[in-house]
Amino acid sequence: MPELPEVETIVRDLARCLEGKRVTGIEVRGTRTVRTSLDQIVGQRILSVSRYGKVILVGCECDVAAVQLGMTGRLLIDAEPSRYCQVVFEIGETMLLFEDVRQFGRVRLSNCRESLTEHLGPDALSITEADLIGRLRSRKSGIKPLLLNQAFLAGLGNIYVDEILHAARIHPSSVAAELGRSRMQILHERMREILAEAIRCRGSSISDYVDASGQMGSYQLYHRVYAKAGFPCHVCGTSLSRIVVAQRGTHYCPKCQRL
DNA sequence: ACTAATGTTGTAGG
DNA sequence: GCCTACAACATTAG
Repeated sequence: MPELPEVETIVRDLARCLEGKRVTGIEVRGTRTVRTSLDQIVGQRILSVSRYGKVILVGCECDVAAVQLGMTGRLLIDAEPSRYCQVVFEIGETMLLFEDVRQFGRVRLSNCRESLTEHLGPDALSITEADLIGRLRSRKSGIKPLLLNQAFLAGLGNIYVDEILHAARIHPSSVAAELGRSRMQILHERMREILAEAIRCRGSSISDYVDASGQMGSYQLYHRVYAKAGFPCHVCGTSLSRIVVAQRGTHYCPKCQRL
């Protein structure tokens, strides 16, 4: 599913393709995806395409469009619309499609960039070690639900949380505040490493994710725990487990990640 | 032909 | 504010 590395990959592709071009038309097909009119960005030039957490921000001359991909959302350049096409953006010669099978994705418009991201915590790739530790220290919730909470930290989803916690040797049900300082430092370090490597691989394609050209990423080839229950741990050989934490399938090594 | 599982996010409740 | 549970949704695996 699109998490920070997948969104970053899409944003880099879109920036190269769209920056400097003018929005020439919009056709909204999915009333669930778009709640308020997008008409006012027609005619505006696209100045920047960026990301905050998993939110894609398309900065135009007067307004900013925020695209949330949800679980199955895709932004596709010059593709054939499928039956799940929710929005067609005409941007100069380029057609940009927002496709979304499950319709959890959203496209919003605002004249204020702040208002589109103010509900989110710090970005997972920008947060400093000190800031992360400071925020973890007071929290009594389990570490996994906390890392999934976008208001606490923006950008991680189920796949990368499982991979990061395994690399940092932290049990997903550990109480955040009870992690030692050095464990929190390792968490910050592993998070940065895994996100950076996943971006180099252009993201993880498990079931739905493809980039703006319709191509799969390759980081799924390097997953150590996600969807690998029953396989041996790369570190210690112990059979990996699958449990449910925060109503999500959770994959971990019972020996490397002790409570 | 059912049912369960999938996983993001807003929201409702304690 | 903090934390937990669930609904929104479509498809697929069993």
